[in-house]
Amino acid sequence: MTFEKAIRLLRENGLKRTPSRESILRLFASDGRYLAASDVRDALAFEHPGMSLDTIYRNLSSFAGLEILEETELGGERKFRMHCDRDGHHHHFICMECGRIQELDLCPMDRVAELLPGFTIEDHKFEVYGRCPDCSS
Amino acid sequence: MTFEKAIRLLRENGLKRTPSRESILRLFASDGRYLAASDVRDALAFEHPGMSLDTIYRNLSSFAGLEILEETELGGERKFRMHCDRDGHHHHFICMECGRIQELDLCPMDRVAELLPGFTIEDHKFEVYGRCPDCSS
DNA sequence: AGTTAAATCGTAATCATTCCGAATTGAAAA
DNA sequence: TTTTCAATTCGGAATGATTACGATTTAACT
Repeated sequence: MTFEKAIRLLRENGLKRTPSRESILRLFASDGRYLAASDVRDALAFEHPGMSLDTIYRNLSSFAGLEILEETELGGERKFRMHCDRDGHHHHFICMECGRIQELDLCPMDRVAELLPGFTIEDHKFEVYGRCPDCSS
Repeated sequence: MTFEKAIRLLRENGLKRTPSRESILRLFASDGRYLAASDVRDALAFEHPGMSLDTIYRNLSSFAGLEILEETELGGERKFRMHCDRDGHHHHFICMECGRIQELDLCPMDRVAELLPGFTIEDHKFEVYGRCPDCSS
């Protein structure tokens, strides 16, 4: 997902192009890690001081709804990152030291359905945590 | 994990046997679902009115540390349930309607290590969400 | 029974998130 | 370009979950 594609998605869905949204999207386009609302506020403190947390949370939720951002819960915080470009469902390794993301071409769900006859599967979460090679010193 | 085994683990680790802890452990022994701190307070409102939330949170954390309880994060809340008895690492299906848990004899981690050479894997999370047969009407 | 460290209570503080009314603004229409 | 209006933002207050803390109580040991 690029900044331009995100802007296009905004327009296609009738959302206005505002300076706040541009700043937030540019930030996520330049940082592949998962960011919390407070991270966004801090990162934009110079470029856009005083951006309301309401504005940040509202836009993060909107962007996640449009699948511009992906969302997860880490350490009791909602975190967001730019949605992956490549198609095909997959999952992520997350470095707990530097936040680096490594895509995992693997999803266990294909084998799960047959283990749960009669169940309705609506969602799943699979994440691997640890240290990337650079942080494994 | 049974109530008796949990009490034994408390003693073996130098933790006192108190009425609060007994009430909390008995609750988890009788309810296989994931419960939040507020659920514990409500469930024990009659048997133990006025139990401090500090007491509940502190004990839930202690029990999780002793692996008496397992912990997860659902809907922005820390939730706990009695640790599974059966040995062998596994994961869970969680019914979003009634909270029923179904064990999944499946873990994707065996195939993950080879996809992440040089990475240090420290933890992972795999959960499946949906509706159990009774709630799939 | 006496001692002591652990546990509990009640309340206040903290942190993330959401809500709300007033003011501003992007973008479509005139 | 100006007008218009709903969408957006702001700032601060409200909420909800969790943690911190001093004072008091208590389980388990001698």
